[in-house]
Amino acid sequence: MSNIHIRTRFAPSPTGFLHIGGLRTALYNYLFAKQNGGQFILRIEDTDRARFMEGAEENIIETLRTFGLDFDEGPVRQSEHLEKYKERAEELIQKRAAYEDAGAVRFKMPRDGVTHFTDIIHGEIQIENKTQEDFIILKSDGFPTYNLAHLVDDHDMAITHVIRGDEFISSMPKYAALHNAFGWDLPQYAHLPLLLNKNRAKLSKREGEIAVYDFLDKGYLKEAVLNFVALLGWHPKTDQEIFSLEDLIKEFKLEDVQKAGAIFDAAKLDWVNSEYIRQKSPREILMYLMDVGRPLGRPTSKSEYLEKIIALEQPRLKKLSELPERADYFFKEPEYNAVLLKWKKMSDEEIKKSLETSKQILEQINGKDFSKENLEKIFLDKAEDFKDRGELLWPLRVALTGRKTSPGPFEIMEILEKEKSISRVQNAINVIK
RNA sequence: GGCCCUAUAGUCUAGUCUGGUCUAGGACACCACGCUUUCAAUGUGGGAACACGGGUUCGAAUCCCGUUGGGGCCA
Repeated sequence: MSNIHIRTRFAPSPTGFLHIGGLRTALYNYLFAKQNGGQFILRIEDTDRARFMEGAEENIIETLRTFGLDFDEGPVRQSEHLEKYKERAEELIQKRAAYEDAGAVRFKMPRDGVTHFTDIIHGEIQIENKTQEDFIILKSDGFPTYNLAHLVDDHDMAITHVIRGDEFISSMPKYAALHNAFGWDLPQYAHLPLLLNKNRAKLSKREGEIAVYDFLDKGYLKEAVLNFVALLGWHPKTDQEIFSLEDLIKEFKLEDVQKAGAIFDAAKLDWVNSEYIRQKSPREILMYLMDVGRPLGRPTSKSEYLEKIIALEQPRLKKLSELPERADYFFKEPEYNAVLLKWKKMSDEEIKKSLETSKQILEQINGKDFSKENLEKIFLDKAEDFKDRGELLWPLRVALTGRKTSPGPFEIMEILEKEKSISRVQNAINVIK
């Protein structure tokens, strides 16, 4: 690899926000370039005016930046080089390799022989040329088609490796013939397997919910999305599952990319996400929430308070967006369900007694000593008087949260502090007849 | 319909090139049990796959042929 200067490109059309499949293609191009000391280039293929979407290019660039997939050159916009494609089309007409047809320019596809090329992922591929037809390279409006434009640009930009989706394999005879007509050598090709939805169909923008930004908004960390997407179609020989971008640059092997399409499995993404959530400090999560998303709502409270809450819920989160719902009892008084307050077969009287015991204990503790450790010690000691700890601790925890599930009562009371803890226990007592 | 790509559990995959070490490994998900006041985390265990049929071979997930399934492109 030493004397080949590797250059890859990511060449999306600005027809929509960058989606998850595009992110993976960009990532693989980036990884391959970087691990070989080469360049990664962004090209915007904006020659299809009908499908152009306002804001798409900005979104693509911003998303790449968010994920740290910095491009070394570009964005190169095809719409800014329309003359070039016209000249190339003209060149082919001169060479009698193309001809005019109703205002468009059509390439004369040779029908004899077989196109064979080597794909880094698929190996040798052969396609008979008689399956092809003459095809348009320049439309009557003067805009080039993908067939012409991408290939002229790849040549002019000295792209050495074309890493793109599988769907272009069947058009390879066209590209090979075009290269041949220009007298150019073929670059290296690596055709990636498609990303599929649950129904095994190509993941498409039309299904929604697949724009990369949607995932960030839904509470997925960018590290998790990148990690997950890297694993759709590639895996190292080891059992490692969690990878930083740096890890990926080291470990990724283009030739090890899978040949068959991969289904996007949200459950695994959730797991990867929870791994990354647990790796972060509460402060980092708070900063992230304030920066990227707003799932926590307006951080009106002191950030120190929020950090404590985050620390509690953090190990339980699959997505950051779950936080407000899960921690709502810190921001509003719980409503009690008398049935929920009951532990196993306790009678109303026993529940009431249990809660009153808790209340008495709390009243005797100095507000300054409301630490998780101290509370735990005192309560567990007192719980010895009950048949099982649950008789004391379950009603207490429900009184504090109003919830069937939550973190433990001691860490919650540490955050709630004395006054609020006692008032909640009292409120729960009042509910019981 | 034509052409092309593809095929290990529900999902992502290791193993396939260089056949034996594979009674097929890991992860997610799922189930059970342990810990535990609940949840989460964690520990232990479990169910679950080489698409099918022929060959080649002493021996095939691995090589060859065919079939079927899935996908893509074009029409």
